[in-house]
Amino acid sequence: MPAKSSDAVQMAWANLVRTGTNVFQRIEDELKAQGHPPIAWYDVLWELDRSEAGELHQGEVQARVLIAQYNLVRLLDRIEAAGLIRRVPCRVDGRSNILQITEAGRSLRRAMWPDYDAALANHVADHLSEEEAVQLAQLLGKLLPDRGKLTSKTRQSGRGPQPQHARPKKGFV
Amino acid sequence: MPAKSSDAVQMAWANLVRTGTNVFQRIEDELKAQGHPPIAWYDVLWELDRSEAGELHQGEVQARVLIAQYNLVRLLDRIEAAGLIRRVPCRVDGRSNILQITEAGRSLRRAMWPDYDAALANHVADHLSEEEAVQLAQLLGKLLPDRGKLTSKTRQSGRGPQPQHARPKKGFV
DNA sequence: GGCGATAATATGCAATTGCATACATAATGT
DNA sequence: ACATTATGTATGCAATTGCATATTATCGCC
Repeated sequence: MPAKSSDAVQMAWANLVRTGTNVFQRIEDELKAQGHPPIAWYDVLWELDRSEAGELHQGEVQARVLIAQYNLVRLLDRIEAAGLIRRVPCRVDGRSNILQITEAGRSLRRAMWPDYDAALANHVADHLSEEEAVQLAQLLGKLLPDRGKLTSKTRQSGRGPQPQHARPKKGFV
Repeated sequence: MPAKSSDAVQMAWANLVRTGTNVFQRIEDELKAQGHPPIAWYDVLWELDRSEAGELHQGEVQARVLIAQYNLVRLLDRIEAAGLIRRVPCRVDGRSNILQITEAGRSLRRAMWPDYDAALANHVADHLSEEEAVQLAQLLGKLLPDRGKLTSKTRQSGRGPQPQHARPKKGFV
């Protein structure tokens, strides 16, 4: 087996996937146990809540979040059905929606944050020193794709300081 | 917002989830484009292939892989249906199955590895120096749960050098 | 030597995801 | 203006996942 990747790389990869999914699950489970919706909901609400007007084009949200387009559509359906956002047609571009966060949406996001933050503390902060956290963030950053050539189904964004996520995919022949 | 987690931690968390899913997807997409099944199939086949007898109790596989029990069952259904493994009843413990890898299974795994390895090189190794890879693996390792108290639906394992993965979950009230 | 607790797998069904493609509108070229 | 292509969003349908619970078999123990 002529490995092109070293043992160290294989370990890094294995730990990356394991840790990512594992920590994510523990945190999401913790939130869910406290009655909160999935973290993906938080991400969407956060993007809207932080925007000055409390609204963003659907495409802007798409660009900030790590979810396939067709999945985002239905995620938004659910969030909208829960009354946390509104989808209003954009008058400038007839194809586009504007997503507005509702008061209920803002308040859910606010309600989630302390628990989210606590979960982060439990599952991340407590295991790393401050420098380690910085290092980890930097090392991980090196693996992100060059902004620009992104995968067709996922699209990406520059990010602010707040949490953000997504979920995998699947499918075989 | 009295954050318990620092900016560095938040960045680390954001990058962890983003990088994990993003890199995972790119690698799996690459493999899929080459006609290969999902990485989860590789993981299962690898565990069996590396075992001396080419067989393991289903529970042993469960313990090595990061997949919920009910998902593993059906993943194995599919892998078995594809003729890559066999499920034979264990004669010592009537509740348990023994999973045997077939020749087809071994050869699929062998066929996948070069492409997998190449994808790892492209998406991971090329972005990190050897020391960085080691560091990254170590830092990520600190976030893994204490072996023992694992989440109920996921279970874990000590791992060898070879890749390994899983996928997230979801569900709201 | 049978009974309750525990363990290893499995399953019904709802929710979510992936894939391919459809729709509607805008942008561009001629 | 009009056809052509590109963009933003949505949808039908199959596959996978999550959840709760079922099944079957071992264990401990009285």
